[in-house]
Amino acid sequence: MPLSAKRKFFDEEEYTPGLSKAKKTKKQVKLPVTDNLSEDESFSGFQGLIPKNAVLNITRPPYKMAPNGIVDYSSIKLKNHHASRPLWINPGNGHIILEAFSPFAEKAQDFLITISEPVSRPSLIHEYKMTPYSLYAAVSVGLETEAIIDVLKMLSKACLCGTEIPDSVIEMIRECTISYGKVKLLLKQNRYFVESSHPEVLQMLLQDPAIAEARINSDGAAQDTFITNKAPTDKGLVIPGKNDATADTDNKAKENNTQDDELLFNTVVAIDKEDEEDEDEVHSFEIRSEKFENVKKRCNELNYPMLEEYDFRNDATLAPLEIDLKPITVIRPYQEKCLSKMFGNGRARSGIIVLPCGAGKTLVGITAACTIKKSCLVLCTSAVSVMQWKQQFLQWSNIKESQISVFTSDQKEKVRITLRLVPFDDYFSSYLIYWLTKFIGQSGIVISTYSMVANTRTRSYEASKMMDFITGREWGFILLDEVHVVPANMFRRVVTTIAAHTKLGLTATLVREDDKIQDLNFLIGPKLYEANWMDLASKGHIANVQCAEVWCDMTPEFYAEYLKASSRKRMLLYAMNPNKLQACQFLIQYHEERGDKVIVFSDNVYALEKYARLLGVPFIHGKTKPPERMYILSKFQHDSATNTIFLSKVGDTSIDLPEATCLIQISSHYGSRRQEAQRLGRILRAKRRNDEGFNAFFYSLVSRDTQEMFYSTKRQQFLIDQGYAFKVITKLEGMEKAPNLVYREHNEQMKLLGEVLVANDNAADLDNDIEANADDLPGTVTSRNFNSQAKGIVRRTTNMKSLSGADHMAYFEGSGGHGKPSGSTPKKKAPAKEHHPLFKRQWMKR
DNA sequence: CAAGGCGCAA
DNA sequence: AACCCTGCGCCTTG
Repeated sequence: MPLSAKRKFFDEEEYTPGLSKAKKTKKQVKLPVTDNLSEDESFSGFQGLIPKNAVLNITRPPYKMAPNGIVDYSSIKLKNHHASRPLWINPGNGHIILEAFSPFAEKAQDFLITISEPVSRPSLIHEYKMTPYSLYAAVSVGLETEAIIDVLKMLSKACLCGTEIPDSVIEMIRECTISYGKVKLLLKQNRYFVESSHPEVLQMLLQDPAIAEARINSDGAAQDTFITNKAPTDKGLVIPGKNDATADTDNKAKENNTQDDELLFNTVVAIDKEDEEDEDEVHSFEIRSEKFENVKKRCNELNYPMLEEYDFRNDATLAPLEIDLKPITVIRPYQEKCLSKMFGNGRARSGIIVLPCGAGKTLVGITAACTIKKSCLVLCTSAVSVMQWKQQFLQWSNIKESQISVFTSDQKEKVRITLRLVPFDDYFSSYLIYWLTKFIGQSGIVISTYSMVANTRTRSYEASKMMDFITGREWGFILLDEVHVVPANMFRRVVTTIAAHTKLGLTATLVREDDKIQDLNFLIGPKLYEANWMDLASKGHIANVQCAEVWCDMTPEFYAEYLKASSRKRMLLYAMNPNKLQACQFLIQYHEERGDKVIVFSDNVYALEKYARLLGVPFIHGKTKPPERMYILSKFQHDSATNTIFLSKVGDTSIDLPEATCLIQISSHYGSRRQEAQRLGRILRAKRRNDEGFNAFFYSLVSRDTQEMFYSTKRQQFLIDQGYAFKVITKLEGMEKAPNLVYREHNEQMKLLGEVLVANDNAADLDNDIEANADDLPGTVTSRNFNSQAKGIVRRTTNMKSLSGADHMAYFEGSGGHGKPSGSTPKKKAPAKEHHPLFKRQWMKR
């Protein structure tokens, strides 16, 4: 059955699945997160944490449910001043609906983002849901059970079942917040303390033999005597880079508030400031530092997960680091908000900050480092971003260059080569040790990659020395860039191998397609802040993007083959659909004429090359050598004749192109929401975003009635949850009349189909690569000849060999000569290579 | 120092 | 509902 039939009703309208789901109320609504977690075995760190009863009962009288599942809520009464109260809590599933158009929406949103997860945030109505984790996070930034309930009551516009909030919701809040955040693991003067403002909780924890055993009772005090201190405050803490002007306008806004506002928001404001806690006391007992992992684990099991905080201002053990923001560096209001969540009580909390691409995550990290002023380790996913972090540290802060060292295989290599010139064999190690000692005595910043630190295989000599250094000392602060990768099997070990007082994770896309994202709660800490992409766009911090999904019919021949093909070949067929090719070409032409700079993304390299060659556009993929990449990228940036480039997965991350204003996807990685969001992120920095009425454009080309439809829907989910609306385009206006479109003729399409069918028969590819390489070797491809050639090509298969470098030949060769579909499979190739992999497999078995 | 192997992520 | 291609980083070798 055609997939498009199922999706018809989304056609040409805003697609907001979150809301449509909410309508389909069922008898019992289990909180989805709860559901996942109880079944998640990998989540051992938090076992028992999830309240067993975190299931909401739905829809008791007086609501009536019609047979079609629609519930009649018309009996609900509205409260006084309901118009100024922006919330409604769905008694069916406990989700919170926010009227985003309400004058108080922004403040209410600040509150909701603290206590709940955004489900969906289109322009006018936002939907949130509370989960055990979101409530854990709320508690960890200082909200208390009753405060959460009170504020919800105030903001809620309706009376439900006689109370303002459904009982089940209140129950859940109570259950989830009663023990969370009550206990803190505190590092102070290099000693570990278990701290709480509730002494009875400490008593309770000490009933546990493992915890009691870890306790240090130095002065022989009685079991129930704790160290008592005043609760910490943020008094005297200055977060650098704060813009005083914004604080002023904030205050003015507060003064202008009517009485109603006060009624609604004084609670929220009070919570944010936390300055009424001065009188409070906290109690603590010390534990043996070597036992702290153990205690942490026990507390998790006892349902009292420990938050980690670092009293960096009173820590004399770690040498201070001389670092500050440059006086001209000013942080934006939302960046300040992130930091106030992190440093809210004058200590540094471990946790995660979520900001869209291009919104200045790096600066948030750097400002945090400038606040803590201790040795700092930064981990990134690639060597390129290692260099970018270094450059940004130098740009925004006054850190001395000698205080930053980068540690990647490349950089380390340079050191070794330089030093090899020196005749002493052991010179390197003595130099390294000299340098490290110097560093230990003082403090500094080290920037490295996850794979370097998480590496389990043999390390080079220098790398192992460097690792000894990194693992052998205490870090005041560890910054985890792209923190969504940390739950990965290998990467997660960095959290335990490195001793850091504070852990801050940064990401734009806190999603994974596996269920490991929740692990970050105990690997790093709770989510401290998450920005609303739409808000930032409307305020001009990031570009305003129009998203569209373009449905391209499969040609009958392609579809017939699609139905027959293996899943592997199917992918190629829907990527190479001639109608999609035409749509792509048409959109490129259209946007180039408008003056846009266009990036076309293709996950599939075969399609990437084919499209790019056909349209005479330069392309970059994994095998493109760095000089070539640089050449193409700078052309795209500076040459007004090069307005389009094709990128493979290489472009998903790290390549920064502020010029790009339009993005077209022709092939993608299954249902990866992260990839979709990250690609969109490529145009969020658009330089022109402040132009009047400026929009950037994001197109997904999808072959109709294929699996792509399903994946596409899945991929968009993250962005939809951020408030983006995908318009479905079934017909591109003016495409019929457009001149010069490729593959108009039936026989051309058939030829393409033939090429696609024989292409990519995996083993053959390898062999073709090798043959092509051999042929081309004498004139090794340089960036120069690569480009001048690629530029002029339009649809000439005959001469491809001379035009392309190296492996680019493979597909044409494989087809048995110049695109002619040949019956004989390309298996004929090089038997010597053919058995190579097999050989290896056998070898390894022994 | 270029190129290839290996392992990992998603 | 699972998927497999692709890219990158680290290390070794010629």
